[in-house]
Amino acid sequence: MITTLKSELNPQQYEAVTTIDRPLLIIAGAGSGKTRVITQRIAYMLSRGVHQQHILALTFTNKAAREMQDRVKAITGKRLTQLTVSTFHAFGVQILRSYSQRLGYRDHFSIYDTVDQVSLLKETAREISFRLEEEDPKTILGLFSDLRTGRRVWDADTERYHHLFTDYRSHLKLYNSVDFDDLILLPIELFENHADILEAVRGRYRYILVDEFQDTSTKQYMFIKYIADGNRNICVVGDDDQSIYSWRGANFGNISQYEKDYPELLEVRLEQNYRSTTTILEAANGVIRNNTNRKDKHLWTGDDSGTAIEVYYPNDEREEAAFIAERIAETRLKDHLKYEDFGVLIRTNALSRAIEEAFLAANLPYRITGGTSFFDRKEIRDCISYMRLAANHDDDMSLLRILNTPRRGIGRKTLEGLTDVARSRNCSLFSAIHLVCRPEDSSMNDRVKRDLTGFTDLIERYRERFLKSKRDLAAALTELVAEVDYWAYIVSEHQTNEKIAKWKYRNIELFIESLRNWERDPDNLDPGLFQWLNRISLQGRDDNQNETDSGQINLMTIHAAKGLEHEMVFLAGVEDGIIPHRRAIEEDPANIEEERRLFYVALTRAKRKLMITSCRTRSVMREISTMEPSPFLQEIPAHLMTAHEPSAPIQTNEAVDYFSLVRARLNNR
DNA sequence: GTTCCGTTTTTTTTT
DNA sequence: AAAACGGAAC
Repeated sequence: MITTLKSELNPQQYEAVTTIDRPLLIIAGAGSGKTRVITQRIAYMLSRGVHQQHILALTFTNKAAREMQDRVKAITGKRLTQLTVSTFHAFGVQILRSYSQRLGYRDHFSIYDTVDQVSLLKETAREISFRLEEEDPKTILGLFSDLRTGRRVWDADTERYHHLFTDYRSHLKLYNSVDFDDLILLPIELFENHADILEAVRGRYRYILVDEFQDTSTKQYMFIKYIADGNRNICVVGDDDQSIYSWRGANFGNISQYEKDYPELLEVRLEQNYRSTTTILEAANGVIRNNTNRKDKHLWTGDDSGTAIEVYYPNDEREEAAFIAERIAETRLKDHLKYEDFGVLIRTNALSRAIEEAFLAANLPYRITGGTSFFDRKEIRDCISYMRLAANHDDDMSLLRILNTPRRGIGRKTLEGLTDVARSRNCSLFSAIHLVCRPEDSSMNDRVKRDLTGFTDLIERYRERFLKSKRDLAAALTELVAEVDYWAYIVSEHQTNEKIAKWKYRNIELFIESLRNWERDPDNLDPGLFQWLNRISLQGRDDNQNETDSGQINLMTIHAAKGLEHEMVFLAGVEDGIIPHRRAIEEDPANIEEERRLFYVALTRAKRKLMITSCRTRSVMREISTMEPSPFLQEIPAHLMTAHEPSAPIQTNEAVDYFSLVRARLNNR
């Protein structure tokens, strides 16, 4: 095995893979075989007798975690069920799940996403009469997050939120729920206050690998450092040029902190790019060179120069999308590529719409990752809320969602009454319902009591049903949906549009189907209500259709594309205001550097061929605006690009046919 | 007290 | 275009 390794890897890679007895810092430029090194390193450790359960590999996105897991399995040919490859947040959940009682949480907590957090914030504000008008709840939540993670301290400007903050936190606790920050902060708290837990965790995870280290936040680093300090065997891999999550607290200063914390470390630099042609690499270097705050690197490639980057200026986003679809169809046949060899990258999720429509019209199979996901649709959130409330009766945000959905005749006044009881008794709404429904309590009339009891009975019955079901949650959920007659509810909500009603119902069916696939999967060793809820709260992403090579075009945001590569990459919407994004610049002009890194990441996803499109006009919030090409385009050395001549404009009657075709397809989904 | 209907607002990136 | 909100109708 060692000889094979030596011939397959360059000297730096080899050193990184085979050094497994001390801290390691791998500075890995784009396309330098970073993922390969990590996966080979895990395989190497296994071959040297390290037990899989002692290895912990952390990544940033679920996509990256899945990819890494798959690749390690492919290299070793083993199932590796004890190996932990996970995102930071999922790993945090794993720790919390074992020890949450020590922090005063009851058996199974709910995980609140942004939507839940916003409604909780609004609810809290209402209770303490904090005037939320004119304020953006998300900004306030961002502030709370900054305060908790130490990125900001209480001062004169923020003091007025103090009460709101305290109440928000205590509500969350009362509801036996945690938010995303908690998934990192609470484990730290556990480690700080419970030596036995820290010891147990250190005993289990003795070899630690962290991918995309430049994107870790200060607290995430602290989290992992607690564990790593047990055995001082940690390997981090990062590239400051690819730090694109600072808006979420990523701190690439962690790299220098790491050097201080582990002075005995070995630093390995991977600077040979194996991914892209010289043209693409030169273009990327030309761009990133304009950033001031970076470690200088000497990325090089032995590859040939490849073909020029093509830049095309369509008139609007429809033309852009049609162009991309056409080029993919054409290139696939001409260059014998597969659909999955194409990546279409966009700055914002909103940009996907026109492109999706064009793919549907052209009958091209595609897969979209990220974005307002399936799991954010109202009907799906409702289903999830039923399940969450069954799992955790104290989850008030879920209860509020479904208490009167479908309509049960429980309205504002009843709810106000319940809220008052809950507040005065310091209990959840579910417990408040039990209190007011006692025969001796006369605060509610009998009809209301009957409706409320009907609701709690339903939830309690299905809790039993869900917990008892062995690999058949799907059937239980189907029953639940039927029992509450969600179908009738949808129909009555959409009396004017039967198609929408059908489509929503279909979504529920798809949701149940994905649940069934998940629990029937033989590789899934531990299916159950809580596991399912964990899973979907941490990755409201596309349901796991045959992951990597499913023969589909990959459409995604640049953020989601990090760590991936494609033979041919289309970069759409390369316009000023989109990349760099207007809001990012408005927020702080210094953000231009992060936007540039984002552009750099996008460029370096391409292996052989890169196409850039920049629309002349675009509909932005139902207005047509004139767009200018992104200033970043100027930073690519001109000799690497050729302008693509626009094809003949689409004839009017042709365009009409095209629209009706698209419409028909969308409706049939 | 609950439901319906018209008006307003929304779009940066992810766990 | 769709969801979220707030006021009027039932």
